Amino acid sequence: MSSANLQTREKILKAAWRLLEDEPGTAVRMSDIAKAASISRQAVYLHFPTRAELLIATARYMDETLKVDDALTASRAAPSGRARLDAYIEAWGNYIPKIYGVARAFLAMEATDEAAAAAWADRMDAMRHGCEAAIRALADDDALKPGLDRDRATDLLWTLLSVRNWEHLTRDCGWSQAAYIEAMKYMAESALAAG
Amino acid sequence: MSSANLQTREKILKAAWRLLEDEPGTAVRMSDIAKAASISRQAVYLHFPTRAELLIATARYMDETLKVDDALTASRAAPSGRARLDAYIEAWGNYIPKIYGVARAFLAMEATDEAAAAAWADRMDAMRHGCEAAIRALADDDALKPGLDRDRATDLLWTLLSVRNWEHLTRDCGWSQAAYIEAMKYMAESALAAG
DNA sequence: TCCTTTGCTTGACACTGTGTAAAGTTGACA
DNA sequence: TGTCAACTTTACACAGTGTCAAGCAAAGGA
Repeated sequence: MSSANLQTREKILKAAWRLLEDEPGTAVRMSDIAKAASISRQAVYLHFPTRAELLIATARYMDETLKVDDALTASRAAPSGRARLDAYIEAWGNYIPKIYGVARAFLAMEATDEAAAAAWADRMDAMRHGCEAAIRALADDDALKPGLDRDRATDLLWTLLSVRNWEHLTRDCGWSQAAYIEAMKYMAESALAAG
Repeated sequence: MSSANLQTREKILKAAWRLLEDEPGTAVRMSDIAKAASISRQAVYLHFPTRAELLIATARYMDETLKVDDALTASRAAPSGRARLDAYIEAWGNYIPKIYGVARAFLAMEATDEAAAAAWADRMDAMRHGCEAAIRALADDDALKPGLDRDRATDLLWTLLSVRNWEHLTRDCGWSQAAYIEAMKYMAESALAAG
């Protein structure tokens, strides 16, 4: 990173977070972030070498602040495979809107920036592990749809719960967050759970 | 448009199509297209005012050439609601890979370019009408899952069949085209069709 | 008190890709 | 011979990222 002042660093991260979350989809430039942090544009580069690195650091900062892991691992306590699937969908599905602004920035950069693409792929990979665990719990309960391969089921759940799908349903289709969660539970259960 | 030579216009469209389809995801610049069409960069602007307009024209040109409508409307001939849903998924699902390169270019531009976003939204809207018709056929057959609203069902099918989901499953997860089609039919049927 | 270091500011500039502008070339056609 | 349409060539404005270098102000140690 850098030996530069940690307070300034955090000021930048907070500014980036705020701007990105403010109205997702709007282009947020380095100069916008600098202005929001009451700092010169060049000073941002003293803390983060590139826009992609700043984004990645922002995502990490959000993770620490929001304590994602707690919410997601809580779903492990569910008594049955089915309950666990539901809990996971609820935890992840309710996490998406909190990170949507930053996620959107990643998705926009993904096409052009190697580092951003890799960082996003990493995060989505971690999310896939959650899906995998939920499917495993279902299978261990003999509640996975017969004839459905675990890997296939994991990929399907992973796809279903993508940020893009959340965006499409809540933004383009105008669904409420509650309707989204309910629908995802319904889809996952009817397609992946037995009987 | 322009009064410029129609042969040159078509040469540009073919070049754009080829480049975009060649290795989707790679940035294709106006100068690349010009070079591929053996023409100066400026000449491209004599035919298309902006990159977005060129993309839109390319999409239209593909529609004409590929005769999309024929494939999609063929699904209307299906005897039952269920068969129609399957036929629609198969027709659309097999159409995606043909347009993927251009679709990807639209999706990349969507974030920054108004015109491109509107054009893509238009196309996706047309696709939604196909989903709507399939759901209606299912409902007319009394084969729509009880308690499931038609609009909701349409939105779900629409989301399920997004280009992004196709991309995710076939590119990121490495599924074959056949596996994709099968899975989409399976998901749609288990979530949307009765019994 | 002086000196050094740290963290920032200011200003300039290279680079990429889009789009505009203008002058020059070429071939067809009357 | 002259005109026009389609194209080429060259130049430039503009936005946004990232680099570079000089300067400045405050803190802390000798």
